[in-house]
Amino acid sequence: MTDNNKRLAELLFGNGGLTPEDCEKKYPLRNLPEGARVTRFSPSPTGYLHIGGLFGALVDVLTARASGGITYLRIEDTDKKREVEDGVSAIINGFKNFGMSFDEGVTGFGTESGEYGPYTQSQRVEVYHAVAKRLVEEGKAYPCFCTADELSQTRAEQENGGAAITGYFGKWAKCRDLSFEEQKRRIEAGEPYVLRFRSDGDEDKRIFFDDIIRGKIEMPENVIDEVLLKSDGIPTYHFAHACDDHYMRTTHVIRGEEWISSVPKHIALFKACGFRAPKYAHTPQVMKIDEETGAKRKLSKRKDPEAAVSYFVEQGYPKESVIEYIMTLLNSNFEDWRRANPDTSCWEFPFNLKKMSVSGCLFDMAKLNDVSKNIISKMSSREILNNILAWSKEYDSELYSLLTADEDYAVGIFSIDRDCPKPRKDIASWNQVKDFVEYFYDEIYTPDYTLPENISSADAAAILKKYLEVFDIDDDKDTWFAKIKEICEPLGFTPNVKEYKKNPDAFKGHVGDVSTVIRLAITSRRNTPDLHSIIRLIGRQRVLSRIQNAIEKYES
RNA sequence: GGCCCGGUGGUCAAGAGGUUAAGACACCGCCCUUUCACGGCAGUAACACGAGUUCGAUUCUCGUCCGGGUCACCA
Repeated sequence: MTDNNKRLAELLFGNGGLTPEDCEKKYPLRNLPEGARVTRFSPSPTGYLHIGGLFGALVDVLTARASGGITYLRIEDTDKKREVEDGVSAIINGFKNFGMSFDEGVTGFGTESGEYGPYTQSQRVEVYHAVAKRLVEEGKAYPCFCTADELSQTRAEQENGGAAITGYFGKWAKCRDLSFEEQKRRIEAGEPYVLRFRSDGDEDKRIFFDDIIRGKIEMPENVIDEVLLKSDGIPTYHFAHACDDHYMRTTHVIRGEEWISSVPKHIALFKACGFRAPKYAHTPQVMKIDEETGAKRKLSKRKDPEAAVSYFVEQGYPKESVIEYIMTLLNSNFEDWRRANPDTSCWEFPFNLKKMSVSGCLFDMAKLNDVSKNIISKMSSREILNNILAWSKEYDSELYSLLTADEDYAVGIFSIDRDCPKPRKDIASWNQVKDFVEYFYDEIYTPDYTLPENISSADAAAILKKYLEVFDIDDDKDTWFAKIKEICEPLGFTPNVKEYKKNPDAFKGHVGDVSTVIRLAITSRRNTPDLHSIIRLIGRQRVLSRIQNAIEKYES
């Protein structure tokens, strides 16, 4: 440590203040069992939580949990330009919607829990400055007065000159070797400056590191004099990463693969600060097909609103559906595990970082729907109603008031073909239910008597009239269906489907066609759950009048 | 462009120096069935390409191509 370095440090950061030793004491090693992993999810509050964020956070939580460790939530708000007003709340609420929480860290706007805080980077400048000051004292960092214009100019020169590496290093690093006198003069003159890392990297040397997901990665050493502290004294991501993950005692840094290329930088920083580097795991990205170009690309917050987790909430996907779907993306043995443990909480899945796939995956709505249908099919009718109520209260007030007007009736609707060993799998998201239940509510029911092509209006009218003659709301399912079979033959239809298939020309149709006509008259659909249950539910009056209306329609 | 990371059916993916190259979703057909859904059964469909190593390569190596990422006082 030269005197000049010491003087520079004092000039830059003043006397006193926190030292790295203070920080070591303030943030002691965590008292966790051997092998416990400490992970963190550290978003910047720049907008809504998106699917990639949920994906990443899930990996963090699962990794920690499977090892008996902990996960914390840290807010990386070092870029005030991009910060969004309710960013923090958006993130926290986003997680809440999916039943996720963290063991420590930020818990809401202005609140947090845990011993390693503050967990919001803008509140930790003391810590960053303590480390930065030490770096200056040791000659490992220096102030740089270059303006944005100068920087872009050297960049242009580098590019035109065909330089292999662009950036602030070597002969381009004009401020790297300024004399103390000049530094002092310019600082005292109030010139703005950033604090840069004095890299001792060698362009020709390579560094190696182990990525838990990808294995060995080899890269050229970092030679760039990266910015540590911006001109407002706030750290860049790189520097904050080193300080925070060290003092917060993160053992495993799990982040998107877009960070791989900065690992050499980070390793150099950890080393310069005297910190031990954490283990890294770079996760693949969630992609989508770009409509315009048809190419696969990373999901983007800006371009893809459906990437926002709120999209799935609005569509009415149960939170478990989204989580389980992402689980299938994380570890491909999840589905096997799920089949073996149908009723276990997905949080107990023995997640394995190493089993993560390395390549980016497309978000597959069809698969999400399938997962969701399975999950919903396991719910009881009451559970389903409760979920729909909660959803519709927010997103479909008409449906909400219809359902709440008579909840027993509503439960009845959802119990058809459900609450049994082979429940229906038809609903994937709550925004589909209005369509499913439309014919149970006169208020939203719009009759449509369009017949299948093989049935004439005259036949339809005849079927319905005949059905009216035998109709009794009190019939149990078997007698109800027996009656439908009975009316077939007099009308020229056969009650026996097989017989019809053998000899189609001998009949107008079969019992399926007859019940289709009845189904159509009552529900306006060709496909419904068990018709008998529907009839019992909507009641005699409505059945009668709907059939009556249909007859009139067909006869006119 | 430099540097990284990738490339097994349409999608997610297992796999390993020798396999009939799993499974799930989607699609298609059949069965069950009064419709739909469920369930059961079957089917279409893949190792990017070229060299090399090897008795043998989809698996290992190299090159090509393709895709993605990154090269900021953004994270």
